[in-house]
Amino acid sequence: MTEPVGRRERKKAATRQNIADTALRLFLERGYDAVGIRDVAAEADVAVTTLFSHFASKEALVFERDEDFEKRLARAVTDREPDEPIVPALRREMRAMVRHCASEGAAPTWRMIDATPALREYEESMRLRHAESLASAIAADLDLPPSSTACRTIARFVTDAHSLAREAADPDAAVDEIFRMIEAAWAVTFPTTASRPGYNRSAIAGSGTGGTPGA
Amino acid sequence: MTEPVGRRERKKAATRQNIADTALRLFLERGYDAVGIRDVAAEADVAVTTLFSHFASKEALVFERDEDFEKRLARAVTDREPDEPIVPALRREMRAMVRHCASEGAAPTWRMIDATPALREYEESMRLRHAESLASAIAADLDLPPSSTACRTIARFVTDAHSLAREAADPDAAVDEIFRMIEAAWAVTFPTTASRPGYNRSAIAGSGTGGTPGA
DNA sequence: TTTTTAAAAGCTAACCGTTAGTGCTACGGT
DNA sequence: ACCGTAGCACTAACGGTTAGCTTTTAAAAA
Repeated sequence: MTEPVGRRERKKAATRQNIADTALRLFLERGYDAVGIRDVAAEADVAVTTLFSHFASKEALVFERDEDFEKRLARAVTDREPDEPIVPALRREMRAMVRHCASEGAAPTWRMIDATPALREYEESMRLRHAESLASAIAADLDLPPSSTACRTIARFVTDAHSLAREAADPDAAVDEIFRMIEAAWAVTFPTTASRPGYNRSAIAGSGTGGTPGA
Repeated sequence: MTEPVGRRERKKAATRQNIADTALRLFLERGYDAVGIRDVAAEADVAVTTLFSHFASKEALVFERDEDFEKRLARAVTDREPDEPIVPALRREMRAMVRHCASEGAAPTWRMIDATPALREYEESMRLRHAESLASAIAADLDLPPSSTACRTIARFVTDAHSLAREAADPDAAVDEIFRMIEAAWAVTFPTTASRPGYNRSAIAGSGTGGTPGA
């Protein structure tokens, strides 16, 4: 986020960028499975171990640019306008994310992801992480324990929307359709959720599942 | 399903069972990551290639017994009582499945799964497959195209329930809670779904997403 | 400046899951 | 009894990933 200051950090960032760019280029040129880690390392002119000191796995190379997806959803909750309900805020963000995947620059990458089982699996496991952090953000906003089943469920539904909408014929319409369902799911579990500033303790915490609310 | 008839098939089934049993025993004894494929093969007294001719991956060894989970959800839809709505039928089945994971015999295995990232990922990708086959079953029942976003969404929510409920403090209550949400999500997209025998074409197919209904 | 320290990058060699290639053996259909 | 083939074994390798250790180089201490 903050620009690297010393020459050392600048070089490190440059190496990382170089590796990611080279990898993505090779993957798109020759196909993900047809390019080995050793190929990427050679083309980027770094050692294999250096590559793995920057990226945890071959798949991670592909998602380098979208790594902050994790925070965007949580931020959509924490940084939203004070009077905006949670679900519409999430819908806005989700629409932007889905649009981005279909955008000029990102589309070829996502086409490759969709065509590569290993990458689909990786994305799926990423989505689980994202759902957890989103669940924490929602729970914090509602003053519920982070492990609350209701919050984790809503978060899971929201991240499902990402993969479902991306695969739909009309992603925008799909986001709307799925979020109508999410809105309904939200409404039965957190009825009459007040706008925001503070304590909509009217939320029922489920049938004792998940955890005890504040009082 | 049908008992193997010839000596050949019996031997093959025995080999497979032997491998699966040995693997699960070693995994539970020493830990999944501490046991290599070559260890399993040696202990089961088969060649590594034989092992992989029966199981597609190391992870698959763990889920051998629960492989038919895939069909159970779809069957819960197709084989339900003619006057039972879809969602309650799915809830019943889900409750049974979650219960089974916590049962005497299966609990240690699932504890190991929860503790092993590789197995969690594998389970996750299995759940995606299950969701797709469930989506097809639902779509068929409603006379909608299999790619219908609404059906895929409901199916995804249902399979989410499995992992969310398993991890909850009170799995039974969690299933109920999550299915209240699913019921609500269903209701907004398939309003006033008649009981069953035939054509509840009142279902809206979303905003043109997914596909065209029968007429 | 010089010295010191430690992060970053490199090299080698291996581990582990998985697969290809090949051949042998024994079951099952004729 | 015979042949076709399914099942299994063996070796060897491939590709992602990691451990161990050395070399470079930026940054901080002297």
